[in-house]
Amino acid sequence: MDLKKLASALIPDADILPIDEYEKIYPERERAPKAEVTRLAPSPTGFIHLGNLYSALADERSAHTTGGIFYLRIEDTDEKRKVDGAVESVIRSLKYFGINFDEGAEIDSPLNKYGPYYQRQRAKIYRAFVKDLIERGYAYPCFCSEDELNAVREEQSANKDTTGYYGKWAKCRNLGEDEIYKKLAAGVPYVIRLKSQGSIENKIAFRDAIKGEVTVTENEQDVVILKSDGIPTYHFAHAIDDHFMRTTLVIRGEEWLSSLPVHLELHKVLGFKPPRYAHTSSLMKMDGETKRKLSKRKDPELSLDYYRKAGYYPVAVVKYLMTLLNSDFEEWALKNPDGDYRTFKFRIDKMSRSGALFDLDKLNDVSKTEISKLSAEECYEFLNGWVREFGTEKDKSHFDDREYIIEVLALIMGIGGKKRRKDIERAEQGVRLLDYFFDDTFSPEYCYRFDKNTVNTVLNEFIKVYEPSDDNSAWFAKVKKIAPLVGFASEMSEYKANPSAYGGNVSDVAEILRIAVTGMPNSPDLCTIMRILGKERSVSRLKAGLR
RNA sequence: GGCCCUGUGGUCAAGCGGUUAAGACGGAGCCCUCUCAAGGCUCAAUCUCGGGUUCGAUUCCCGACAGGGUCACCA
Repeated sequence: MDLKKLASALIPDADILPIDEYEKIYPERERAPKAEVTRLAPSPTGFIHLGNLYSALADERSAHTTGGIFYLRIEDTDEKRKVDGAVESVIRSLKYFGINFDEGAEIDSPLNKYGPYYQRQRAKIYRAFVKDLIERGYAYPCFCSEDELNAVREEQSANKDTTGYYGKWAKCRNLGEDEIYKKLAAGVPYVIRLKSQGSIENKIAFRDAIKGEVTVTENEQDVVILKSDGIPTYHFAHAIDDHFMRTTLVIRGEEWLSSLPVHLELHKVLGFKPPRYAHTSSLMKMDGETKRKLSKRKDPELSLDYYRKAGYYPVAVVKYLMTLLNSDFEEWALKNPDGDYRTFKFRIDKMSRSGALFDLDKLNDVSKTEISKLSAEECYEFLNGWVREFGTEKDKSHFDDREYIIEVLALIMGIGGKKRRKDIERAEQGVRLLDYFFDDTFSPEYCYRFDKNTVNTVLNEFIKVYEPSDDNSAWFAKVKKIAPLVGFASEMSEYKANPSAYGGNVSDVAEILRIAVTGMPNSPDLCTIMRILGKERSVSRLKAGLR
């Protein structure tokens, strides 16, 4: 068969370059020996979620801790699943979490020399190589219809045979020349398939950067490399793109491990040296009784926008993910509480080989500690950012008074002091914590545990003696003095020695005051809160608390 | 079902033939304390199961079992 003629008939494009040209257009990158070139290659199918951030972080860290390049390529070969604005959303979401690309789609960079970075725009390149493969007898046209393929698959599963297009099932593999041209003339749609040279009898020992030694079976499937719309499948595009974009380390989810044999064969027939591969175990979550990997479709609550909306501190999310990525990160973070996570020596081969369950408790803890390291100004900026986007109108007007919020934050959170509080996990909580400092959001519940008489005596007596200038010990001394008036113990030790002798103790006195002033039985230091509110507002709240 | 990956407390995990089997989150308790946080101290909790190899297996080998992934003109 005249393969050259066949190739021209199948790929009639006029503007195709000789394949050697591409090696010149996309030369090896100049880089330090250990510098890794990694990429994030999402399909533009909508929002990205925590699992994507997880692997993006692995890519970004691998590149940037080695002085390499991290780029963005868009795998838009499936027209049906495309979602508008998805690319911008990916970039924006990742940027919010501090992950930036050096090069790639929609990235303004002088480094963009390996593009285009949208696969649809690279059709010409793929087609040049498909043509070459046909000429060399490594690829052939397949005219099988979807129905025929389905029928074959059914027969195969009925016979418990391996499903797919291979061996005796590969009907179009040995089509005669006449038949091919007849179908072409008749306009029968066709795809181009790889003419696999492999056999499942052969095992390949493969070294994965995360999994270590992996044994895979050689590919024998005549996989589709060019779809009937003239656009390549993922497998083929991957081989071409990662070769010509000079990716050194392909980090991807372990669901790809099973198609590795295809990719290896593709590299072989194309004459490319395969990149190093790192197959990451995926983030899991509990779904009822069992665990499964995070899914974009099933877990919309795991979208990155969700975390932004919930007000997680972005660095905290990243740090939490880092603890999953490299388990010694946590130890490092403990030793370097103020260290930038970027100075930690991330290594791809330290990644866990099994999939981790996403742990919200842990994320909350990391977030809490991160937020507790903020200065009052930083804390304001963080909360304010959230308020502007997700807060209520009241929140916004409160936050217009920057100085006041900063002052309140500094005092109640003990910022700068030795007793730094750690109770904000998310921006929303922090904002709610400020509610009772503003009259329009002060909504007391007055859930007193004591009788009316006790409550009123406590409040009235305190109103008489309250002085905002009192320091904490003077303030507390006054609280203590009130206790005996309602039959409460003024010293905790006395109360503990004989609880039945008293109706309560100082802390109960404080609780009554606290409920009147903040509306809640629990709050940060009450004396400080009252000082912030000032005499007039404190007293009017104490009065309002009277039953 | 075939193939592949994984298997240490509830969770994330360290461990690389001999350990009292780290640490963190979570849980329990105590202390501190005007409450709540935080902090300090203490406690409970783990090597999936069989066979081998070995003087000795959590660690190496084989098998079972369990969990996960994958079997498209989706990526």
